[in-house]
Amino acid sequence: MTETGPAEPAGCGPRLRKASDSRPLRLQVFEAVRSLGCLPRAEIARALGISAASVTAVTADLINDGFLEEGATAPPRDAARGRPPVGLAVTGRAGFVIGLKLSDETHTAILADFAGTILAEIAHPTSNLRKPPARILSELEALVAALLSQVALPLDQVAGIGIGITGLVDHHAGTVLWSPILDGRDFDLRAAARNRLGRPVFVDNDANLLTLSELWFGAGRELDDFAVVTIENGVGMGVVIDNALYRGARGTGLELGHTKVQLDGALCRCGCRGCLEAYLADYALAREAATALGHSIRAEHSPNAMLDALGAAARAGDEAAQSIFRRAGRYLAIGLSNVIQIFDPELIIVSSDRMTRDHADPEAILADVAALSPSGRHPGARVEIRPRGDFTWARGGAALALSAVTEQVLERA
Amino acid sequence: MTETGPAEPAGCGPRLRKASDSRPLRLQVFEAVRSLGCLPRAEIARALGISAASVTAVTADLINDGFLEEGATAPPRDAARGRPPVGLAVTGRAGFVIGLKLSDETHTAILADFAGTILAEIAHPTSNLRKPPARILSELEALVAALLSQVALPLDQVAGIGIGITGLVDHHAGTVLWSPILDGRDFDLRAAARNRLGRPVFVDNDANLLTLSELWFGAGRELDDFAVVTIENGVGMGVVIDNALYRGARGTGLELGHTKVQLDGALCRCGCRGCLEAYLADYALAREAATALGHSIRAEHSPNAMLDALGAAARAGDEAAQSIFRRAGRYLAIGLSNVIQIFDPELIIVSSDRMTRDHADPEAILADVAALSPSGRHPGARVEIRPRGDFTWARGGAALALSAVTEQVLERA
DNA sequence: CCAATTTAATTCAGCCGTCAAAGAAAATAA
DNA sequence: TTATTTTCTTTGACGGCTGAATTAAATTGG
Repeated sequence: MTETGPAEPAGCGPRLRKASDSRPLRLQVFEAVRSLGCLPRAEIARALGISAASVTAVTADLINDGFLEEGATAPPRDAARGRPPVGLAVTGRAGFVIGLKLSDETHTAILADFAGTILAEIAHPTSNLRKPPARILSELEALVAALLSQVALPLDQVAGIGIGITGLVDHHAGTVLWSPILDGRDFDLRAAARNRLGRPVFVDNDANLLTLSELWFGAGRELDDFAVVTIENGVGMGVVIDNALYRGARGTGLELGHTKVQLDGALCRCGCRGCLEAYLADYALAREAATALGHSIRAEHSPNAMLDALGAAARAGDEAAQSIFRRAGRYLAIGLSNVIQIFDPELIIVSSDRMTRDHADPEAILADVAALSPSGRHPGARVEIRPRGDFTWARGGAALALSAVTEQVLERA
Repeated sequence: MTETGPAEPAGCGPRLRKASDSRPLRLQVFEAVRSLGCLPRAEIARALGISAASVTAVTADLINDGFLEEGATAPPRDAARGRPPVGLAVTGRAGFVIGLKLSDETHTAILADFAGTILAEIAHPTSNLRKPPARILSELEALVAALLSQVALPLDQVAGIGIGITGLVDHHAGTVLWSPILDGRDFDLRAAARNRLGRPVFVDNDANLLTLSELWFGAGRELDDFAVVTIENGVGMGVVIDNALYRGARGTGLELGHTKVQLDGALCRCGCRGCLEAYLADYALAREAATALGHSIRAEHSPNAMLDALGAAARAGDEAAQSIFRRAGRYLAIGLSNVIQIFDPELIIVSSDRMTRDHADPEAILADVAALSPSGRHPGARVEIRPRGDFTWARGGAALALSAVTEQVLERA
C-alpha cells in the first residue's frame, strides 16, 4: 500500500465481482417451492417479494414443462376465508439424482427425486484396504446398479451423481488429492466416474457432504449460518454462510483438524505438531489406548477395536482410559470455541458416533466451550452433539447433485 | 435431523436467500469506473459483460446527473488505431466523505471525494485516558471541523462519515460494546455522532477499517480473497471473501485474538486462558518485560515505554528479552497458520508497527508458518508483514463511508 | 339462498433494462 | 484521398416483470 500525501488517482474500491448473478425468476420460484414443500402461488409471491402476476406466468410455464404440479394436499391456512389457495409442489418424476458415499467400511447410496424424496437406499460392506482407483470405480458402478434395480429406474434418467469420499478433495477440480481408501494421489474421480457411468458427477469431501445434508434436509434449514464439525478418522468442518456452503477462498480450506492448538504439540499424521486432529481423531486416541490398556490389548488390533475396548474400560471406571477421553473433550472444546470466535455461527452441529457413545461427558464439553468464550457478546452459539445416521452422507451427496443439477435442467428447453 | 426410511415430504434444500440482489446497472457502471479509475465505455462494457448500448445509455445519465465526466486523460491503448476511446472518470465533486479513527494516542481523519481522492488529512494528539462519551463526541466534532476548514467545505456537503474505534464494535447496530478509550459499555456511537454532526455515520472496529483500507486502496485491489491480521493492543483480523468484507454470521466474529492456542494457557484480558492475544498483544509482552528487564524498569512505566525498552534490550543482545519476542513470533505463526487452514486466502497482510520494528525475525515467522502447513496442497498463502501508515485507518473509514453511501446517493433523483 | 366479504389467481397494458445491428465519428495506413 | 480499424451512439425490438383491474372460489351473515 502506498502512503501518500493528498491525491492519487487511478481508481479505488473493491474490484468487480464477477457474476452479476440475478438468477432467473423461473429458478427462484422452483427453488422456493422445493424449499418450502407445498405452497400456493400467493405465498410464493410473498416469500420472494415479487408480483403475483409473475408467479402465475412462471408457474404456468413450470407446470407446463413438468417441473411443478398443483398440489394434492391443500396447505392449511390461518383465516379460513377467501378463495382457498392451490398448493404447488415439485413433480418428483421431473428428475432423479444419486447421492453416494465411499468409505472404508461401508459404501452407501441413495436415490432421490427432484422433490428431495428418497426413493431407495443401499449399503454395501467393503474391505478397509487401500484400493486402486479401478477397483473403487467398479464398486461404485455395482452400487449404482443395485440401487437403481430396486426401483427399476434406467441410469440415463439420473440427472446427476454426487459422490463423497474421505480425504483431501478439490471440489472444483473434481479430484481426490489424497484419500485413506485410495492408492495414489491426485485421482480425477469426477472424470473417471463420469466416463464409467456416463452421467454428470460431482465430488466433495465427507465434511462438506454432511454439511450439505444438514443444509438441505436437517437442522440447517432453519438457519442462515451454521457450522458442522465431524470427528472420526480425521476432524473435519463444514461452514454455511448465508445459506450457502462456504468452501474457502481457493477450494480447500476449513481444515479445522489442522488448526494448531498447542505449540510443539502432539504429532499429527499430516506431519505437523499441535494439530487439533492429533488430539481428537480416532488414531490419536488409539495410540494412547495401547498405553492405557497395557497388556490387555495388542497393538495389532484395529484402531476401531482398540477404541471400543478403551470406551468399555472408561465406562468400567478405568482412570487412564477416562483421562484420554477427558483430554480429548477439552481439546474439542477449544476447537469449537475457535470456530465460534471466527465464524460466530448460531449453531454448531458436532457429528460423531464415538463422541456420543463413549466420550465421558457432553455436558462437560459444552461447559468448557461456554467458559472459553469471552463474555459480553450475545448468547453464544448453540452446540449440539449428535450421532449420525448411516445414510446422512449419501443424502448430502444427493443434495450436492441437486444443487448442481437443478439450474441446468431448468434452463428453458 | 430425522432418520427415515424412504419418503418424507414438506420441502428440502436451503432456505431462500433474502435479497435477490441484482444491483442496478447504473450502480455497477459507476462502481466499475471508480474501481478502475479512468476507462472508456468500451472497456466498461467488456469488464461488466454487458452491451455497449447499455453503457452508452447509463453513462449518459450518470454524466447528466453529475456523477461521471468525460476524462481529461485518455487512457493509453495497445493498438493505436481506430477511434480513440474517451475515458470516463468519477466526478470528484459529486460527493465527499470523511474517514476517522479514534485512538488512545492520536485521532486521525481524512476527507475524500467520491473518486477516492484524498483532499485533506488531519491528526489530533489526545490523552490516553478513558473518556466519557460526551468528551469523545466533542473531540470528534473538533476534528471534523478542523479537517473541513482546511478546504473550506461545509459539513452538509459530506455524504457520510466512517468512524473506526478500537474495541468490540457491532457494525450493524452502530454500537461500541466495549472500548479501551471509552467509559461505560454499549454506547450507541452511530446515533450519538449522527445527532451531533447531523450527517450519516457508520461505525466499525479498527481491524475491519484496516481491511477496508486494503480492499479499497491497497493490495486487496488485486485479490478476490485475503485476510488482514493486526497486532497492537489486541490482536484483530479482517477477512475479505469474494471482494467483500466478511463480518461473521452475527456481526461479531473473526476474533482471531481470542482463538485458543494453548490448553490452560496464558491469561487473557478477556478472562479466558490460552487466547492468542495473551501471547502476542502489547500487554502480554509488557507483563513479561518487567521480569526480563528486572530492576532496570519500573512497573509504573507505560506499556509502550516498557516495550520500547524491551525491544532495545533485545537488539542489544539480551537473551531474556529476545526470548520474549521469539516466543511471540512462534505464536503468531500458529495464528497465521490457523487463518490459512480455515480461510485458505491468497494473501495475509500482517499489520504491525512493533513487529516490524522490534520482533527478532520476520523470516523466522514466515518459515514457521510454512512449516505448520501440511504439504500437498497448493503453494500456500503469501504472508506480508508490513508497517502501517498513520492515516491507513482513517482511509479505511472513508472506504466504509463510501461503500455505505454510494448506493443511496446514486438512486435516481 | 343471496349478497357481502375475503383471499387467490389471472389477464393485460406498459415500463425498464438489455441486446443486436447498423450507423456515425475519429484516428491511422496506404 | 480512400480504406481500415476501433470506439461510440442510435435505433428498434424483445423479454422479464409489475401494477391495476378482473375473474374465481371459498366463508360469513342476514
